[in-house]
Amino acid sequence: MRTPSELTVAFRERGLKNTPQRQAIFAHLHGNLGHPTAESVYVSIVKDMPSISLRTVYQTLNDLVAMGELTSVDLEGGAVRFDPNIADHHHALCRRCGSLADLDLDLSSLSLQLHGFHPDSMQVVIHGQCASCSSPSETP
Amino acid sequence: MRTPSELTVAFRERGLKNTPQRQAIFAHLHGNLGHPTAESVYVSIVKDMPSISLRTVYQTLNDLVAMGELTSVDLEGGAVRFDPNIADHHHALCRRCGSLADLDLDLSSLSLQLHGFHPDSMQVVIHGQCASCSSPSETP
DNA sequence: TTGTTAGTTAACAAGACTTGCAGATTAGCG
DNA sequence: CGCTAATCTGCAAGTCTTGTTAACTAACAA
Repeated sequence: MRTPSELTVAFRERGLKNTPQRQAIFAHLHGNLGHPTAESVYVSIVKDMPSISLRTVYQTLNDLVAMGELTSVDLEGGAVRFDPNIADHHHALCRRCGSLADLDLDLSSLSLQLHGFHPDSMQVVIHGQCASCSSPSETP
Repeated sequence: MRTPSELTVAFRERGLKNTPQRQAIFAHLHGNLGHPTAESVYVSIVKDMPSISLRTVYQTLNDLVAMGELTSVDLEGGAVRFDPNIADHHHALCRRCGSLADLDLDLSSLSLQLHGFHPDSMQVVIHGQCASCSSPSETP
């Protein structure tokens, strides 16, 4: 995802306006590696901007996804996660604590037998237990 | 997924009962390659068994998944799909028509750098257009 | 066959997440 | 400042799935 000021320009170029709500969302997402949900973005922002609505957060996040500035990661069980990392990468989801980690995978060696299917993207999700959940001391 | 009669035995062994509703669901799923949703299973069965409820279909499908007889495929945008193919395989989802095709992928060559993450399963979903949707004659 | 009982079902409601809608508000611009 | 289209908010509704509960039934034993 680009910086908040670059996004402001990008929005303007598309005829979209620069609002304080959008600025707050841009600022919150920039450099955010935590794969937040719409709800968690809202909760963080509403502290400083009590009037913002969850509806607006959803809308702006969807706008960013449509513009290719944000990736949505839709995993089983719950809300969509958003990822400002738009580079080609994949994810490891911890079954125990729900944490989501970025994963660099080299898929270039995969031989696909697609029988006429024209791929445009590929999502790999690995399920398991993250390092802290699988350490012996962590047995809640 | 095993045959309906084998499943009946497997359910009995677990102390679960053999009901006409479950029989109908087993029969509908066996050999079904269409990746049906709970809703579509329900719609198919209710024609012959008007009294069955969608709730029962969900419950039985979840039981089958818990027993490892059925795979659930939870993709973005809509209902969970169920797959009687429990072999290790992956999926190609058509963005246009929503069709889901099985995909055999050899992932053994993947070099994973997991940093302490303990994987237990891996799901690969390729998005794109299926053969019929990407053929020149199909431009609705 | 009949009684017992744990497991199952149907119907309804609610939960979780997301989007549609309508009217009030505001950014951008001359 | 004042115009206009875009945006925001709050609420309702939609979609998919699960919880609840009373009535029902398969399986088993005598």
